[in-house]
Amino acid sequence: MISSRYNPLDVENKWYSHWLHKNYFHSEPDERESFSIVIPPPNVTGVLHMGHMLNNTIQDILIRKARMDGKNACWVPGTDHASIATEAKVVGMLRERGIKKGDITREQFLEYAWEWKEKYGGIILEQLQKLGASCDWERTAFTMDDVRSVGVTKVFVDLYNDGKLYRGKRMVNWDPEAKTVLSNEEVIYNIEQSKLYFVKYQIEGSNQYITIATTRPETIMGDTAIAVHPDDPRYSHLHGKYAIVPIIGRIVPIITDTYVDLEFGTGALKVTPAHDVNDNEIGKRHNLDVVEIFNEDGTMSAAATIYVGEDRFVVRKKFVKDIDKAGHIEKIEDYQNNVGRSERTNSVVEPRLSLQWYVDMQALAGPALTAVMNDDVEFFPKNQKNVYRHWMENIKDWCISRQLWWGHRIPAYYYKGETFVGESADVAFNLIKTKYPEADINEMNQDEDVLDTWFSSWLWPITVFDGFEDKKTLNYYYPTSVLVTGWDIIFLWVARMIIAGYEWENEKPFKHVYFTGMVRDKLRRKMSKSLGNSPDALKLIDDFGADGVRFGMMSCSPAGGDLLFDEKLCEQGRNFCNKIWNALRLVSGWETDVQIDPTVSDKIAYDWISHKLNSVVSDIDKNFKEYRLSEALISIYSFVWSDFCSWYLEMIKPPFGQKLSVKTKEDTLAIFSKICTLMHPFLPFITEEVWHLLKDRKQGDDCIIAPYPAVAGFDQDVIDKVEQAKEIITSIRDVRNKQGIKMKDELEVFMLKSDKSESLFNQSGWKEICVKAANLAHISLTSDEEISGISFISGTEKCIVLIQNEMDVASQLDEKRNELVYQQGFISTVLKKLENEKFVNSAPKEVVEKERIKLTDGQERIKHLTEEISRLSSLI
RNA sequence: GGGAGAUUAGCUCAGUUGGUUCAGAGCACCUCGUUUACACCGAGGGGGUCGGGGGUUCGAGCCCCUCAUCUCCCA
Repeated sequence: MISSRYNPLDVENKWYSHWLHKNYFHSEPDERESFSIVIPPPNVTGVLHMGHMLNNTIQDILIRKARMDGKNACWVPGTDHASIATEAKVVGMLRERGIKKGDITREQFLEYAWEWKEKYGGIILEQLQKLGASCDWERTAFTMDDVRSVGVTKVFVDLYNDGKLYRGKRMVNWDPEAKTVLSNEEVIYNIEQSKLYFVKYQIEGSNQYITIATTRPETIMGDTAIAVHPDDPRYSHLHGKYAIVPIIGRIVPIITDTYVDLEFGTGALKVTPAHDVNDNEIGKRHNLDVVEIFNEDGTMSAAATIYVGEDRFVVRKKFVKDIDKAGHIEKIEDYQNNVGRSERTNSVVEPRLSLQWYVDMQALAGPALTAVMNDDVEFFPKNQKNVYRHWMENIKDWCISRQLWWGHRIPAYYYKGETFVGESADVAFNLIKTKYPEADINEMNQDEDVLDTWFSSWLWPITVFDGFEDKKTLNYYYPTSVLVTGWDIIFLWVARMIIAGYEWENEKPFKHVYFTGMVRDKLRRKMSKSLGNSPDALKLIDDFGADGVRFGMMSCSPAGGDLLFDEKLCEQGRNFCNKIWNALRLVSGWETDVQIDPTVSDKIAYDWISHKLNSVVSDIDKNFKEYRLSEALISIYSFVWSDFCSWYLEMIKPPFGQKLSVKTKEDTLAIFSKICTLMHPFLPFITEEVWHLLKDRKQGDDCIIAPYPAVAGFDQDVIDKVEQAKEIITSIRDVRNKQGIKMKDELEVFMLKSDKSESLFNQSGWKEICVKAANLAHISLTSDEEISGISFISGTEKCIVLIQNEMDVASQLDEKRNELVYQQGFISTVLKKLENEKFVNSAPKEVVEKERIKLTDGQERIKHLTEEISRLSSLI
């Protein structure tokens, strides 16, 4: 006895283990066409969230489809070491154990970090299995494992030797909490409430003051000039004079620079070249001193001379008090400004001068830009091309040093102030020795920093196949077929991978890029931990089943469009699974009898459903080619629920207590099996289960490797005739509803005789379908236009339902008159077109022909309506 | 400041080269229903001047201009 409800938990683990056991996910190069995807490696710090669910469901759908299409499908999983995020986690773990990072060596720290990674780093991959992800787990990679690390080092050395890497002191975004530099992409700007302080600086040798406005009074200690606009008449008398920095007493020049905004504040700007990007530029132009007043942790340095060792924000408060007491504060206004915070630690980013390694991106970007613009790498949706072009054409150099321990250590070695770059310390030392034969290895120092995490992930499509060492595997799987990722990392990751692909393989890393939207909540807010608006992914799977959740994610996420997540969507998915399940129960309960032949309605029903299925297969094929996965899923959904369950199964359902012909049952099982394969990429678990419950399968005859339904022709005429039967049946049911006639009362229905209605009646099984589905005594043709009953028009054909109870003539009349008005309006627009010579001459022949048909059809309906109206009028 | 996109039913969105009876789907809503697969269900129904205005065209939800509103990206 099969349970009346589908229970996903029983099924999912069973089939996932079966697939693993059969090794279906594993791929080795062979003579078949390859279809490969590399996973966007999730952070080892992460747990499965909605974004991963969406992203990986899409990848799984594509890879399962390719596998069923007979391609050699390979989906490579893996994780990303995520320097900053992981280091923060490890520091946190150590803190709990009472260990300070500063008290242990780099080597000890890394031991703890690896320990942490081994313990937590695989969680997310295990969670992906719950979702059904059919990754080739034997190929699981990690951005910091040996193979990947060798690649990273090689690339660094290559770039250095080609002159595409350099080391320079630049102003960077500094995270004082993580004590590392951040890339522009890792800084999140937000409007925040702050204050604008108006501070008076005394003019040297006078009692005059100049007032500047600043949001950052704690940087006053680093001031080395006051700047005004050269054309500002308010300050022309001060040109060439000097001002005295409050409290500090430093004497600084008053300079003129056109950068100064006349409108902002007082039009006078304090210049702190060490701690502001724009001030730094001004400083360079005017040769100003650079006084660095902050330590790397955001506390005041000795150069600040006061509050040394105290935090910048504490100092802001204290220092404002001080200068206020000393009479230097003119006023303080509320102010909103754009504050940048670290994506990882949320601490306010501090502009800071720092010696860092940079990649010269302009030297690399060319081929990657061209490839996308001419669709050699194709973006879905297309509009991301513009975004990409804009960024690539204005590309900035990439700062790749990070002041962390967890990551790939920069393979740069310093000796006597010179830089040597090599794959290993030995190689570097040999380089040194060729120049300084007497060199002592103990005087060689390796760069303390590690590389930006993206400096390893931009090589991911190459290194997961060990591509720098083993060209055989790489040549088979590379370029990969498609990359599936969110548009939010188009610059951080996608663009850089394309760049790296052309630089090292002289070939794109992937043929297609499918950009997913962001998963948001019902209020359009991005799902995030801090808002607490992200549902627990695993709990969703427990509640609705993996298939239910997959359905929910997919049913509403067009490429690039955001997904407004609602549990209702998963509920719909769960209900759909239950529907499929119950269709299985129904079909498998039918008993057959070899003595029985298929009925005429069985035959037409089967013809119709198989042609219709082919038309759906062809739609789905088109949708897959354009990555319209959500539409493909919806078309399967409505086909299965409406056409297969509500119509087909009802058409062939044997009367109570009777059996079914063997052929009809087998046909139905075949259709149902085909439907399973069609749905499998979207709903892998239930389809595998149903596949096996439909009939006994041989060992290895599994849905996951069954061929995907191929596009085949279909007979539109058969489909149309049954569709019209459905429409008539629906109209009759509507009459029942409106007249309060019970379903079990049989009705008598007539259709007015015409060429078309005769052709319908001549179709074998057509009448029988109507009789069965609408519960009729008869349906027959008539030439008698005066038959009294409730009438309706289907297409151009008039049908009359006889009724026992008295009919409400007035309301019928009303209905027909409204219908007549609509139809008259309709043909008048058609007539307008046909009377227009320009239309008849310039529109395509088929279009004109269609208009002619519309006209005659409309006229036919009007004829029926006017006759009906006059008949009804005579009854009043 | 520069750029991209959006505006279609109560909600979320489809609508492909402008051309069927084209204004659609799902959800929500209303009416009816314990018919032996399913109430996680069945049958039926109502609901929109396609943001406003102008233009091109034989023909515009779709193309062009303009206004309004919103979102996002970059600086």
